[in-house]
Amino acid sequence: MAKKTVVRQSLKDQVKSILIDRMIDGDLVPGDRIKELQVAKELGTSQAPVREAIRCLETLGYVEHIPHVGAMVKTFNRKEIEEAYQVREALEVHATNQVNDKLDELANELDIHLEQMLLATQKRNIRIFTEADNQFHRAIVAYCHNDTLLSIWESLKMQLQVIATLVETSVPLDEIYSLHPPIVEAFKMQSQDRASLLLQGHYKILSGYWKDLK
Amino acid sequence: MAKKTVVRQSLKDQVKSILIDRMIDGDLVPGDRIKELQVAKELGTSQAPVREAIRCLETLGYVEHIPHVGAMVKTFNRKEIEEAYQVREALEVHATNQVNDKLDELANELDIHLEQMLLATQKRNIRIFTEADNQFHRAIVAYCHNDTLLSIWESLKMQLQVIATLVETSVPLDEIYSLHPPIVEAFKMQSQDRASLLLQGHYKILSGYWKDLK
DNA sequence: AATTCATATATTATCGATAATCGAAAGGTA
DNA sequence: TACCTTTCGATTATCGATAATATATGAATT
Repeated sequence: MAKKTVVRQSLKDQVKSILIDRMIDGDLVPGDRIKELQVAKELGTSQAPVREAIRCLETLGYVEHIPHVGAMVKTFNRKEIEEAYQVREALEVHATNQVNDKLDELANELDIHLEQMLLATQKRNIRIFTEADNQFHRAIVAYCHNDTLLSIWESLKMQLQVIATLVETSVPLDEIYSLHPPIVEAFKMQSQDRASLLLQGHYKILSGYWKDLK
Repeated sequence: MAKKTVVRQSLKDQVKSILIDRMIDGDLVPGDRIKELQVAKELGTSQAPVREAIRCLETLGYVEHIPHVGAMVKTFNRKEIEEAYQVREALEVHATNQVNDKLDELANELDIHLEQMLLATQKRNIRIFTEADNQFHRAIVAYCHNDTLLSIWESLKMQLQVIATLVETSVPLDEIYSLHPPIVEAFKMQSQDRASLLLQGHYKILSGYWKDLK
């Protein structure tokens, strides 16, 4: 019985959504320029909403903006990606240590994502695997009920998308999968300490794979 | 021999600086409305640059913006402040574990900030104490050479300003000061593990003080 | 050939004005 | 009185046009 409400989205938000969709669809790839007036013309608006949308994407880390020159879809270098991974680890480890109640409930949710990952592994579907992997880790972060922490974690999604895709295309999915069930087990045993250590191990191993690439 | 460069600041940046200064000076306090056209008129610009500046402050977390209504200087509630503190702890602990080389150099820098804190303690100068305290923790974060982590840490400054001021006005400065030297000692002994534990203890104690307040 | 300078072009940054929207106040109805 | 509707003032959101700036191009100079 979801309450339906009329959609009253500002032009800025609409433009933002459209640009994000283009990135997801691959119509806009890292390095592409985004010209304010050109987009405005395409979408039939004026420059202002486009400009604001781009500024929004900038703070989301999706585009890079140089004053008086313009914006382009951001390309992440190796260092930035590694850094983001580090931060993600820090946040998840902290979250793991913070979860106090409802460890079982969390474990149950993790089981669901685990199942998805396994399915994707069997089907060799990287896209689904990545999605399930993300949800797995997100669930851990979400369960410590710290909105600030969660939103910071989510802001790293873009950088992580890159490494996830790279690693998961070059490393057997089942190897990555195998890092996760022990974490769930630890939660089921009410041992956050162990879960936290396993998580750190998970990241150490992933970063090992990552370093072997290029 | 600092390289002088002509100042070519966009209006947006100038407006942003001015608004931030007003917050620092207390001319703008949490809850105050910031009206685009009013500010524009005051500063002799048009609405556009002011609008962009406000949007910038919004992403910095300094102001809150409601569509079609306006912006106001952000007031942080208890939960947000606690959350930010948690994230700060997570980042600092991770940074502590990551610093590998130059532990001595870090320790030396920390000593300098320690000295400032001690001085401020004796003079009962909360402003200087807070500043030194901030620099102490920032140094730890900076030494793991993760720009992403550092910039996220810095983005929490506003929330932390609030709690820092509150705690430090109600808790003897020397008690807070005393939490820090052991951390430096741990670094000097090349023991990041110990430093990391002490840091966690530091935060546990601070949050205890904080909970006692209102 | 390399360097400087001037020009041209593309794009952003800013402007002033108008439209859209919100919240409060006023008025009407049961 | 309580509730709903209308109106109005204040403010943001959007527009179209212009100014400012950066990069590229090419000519002039050494």
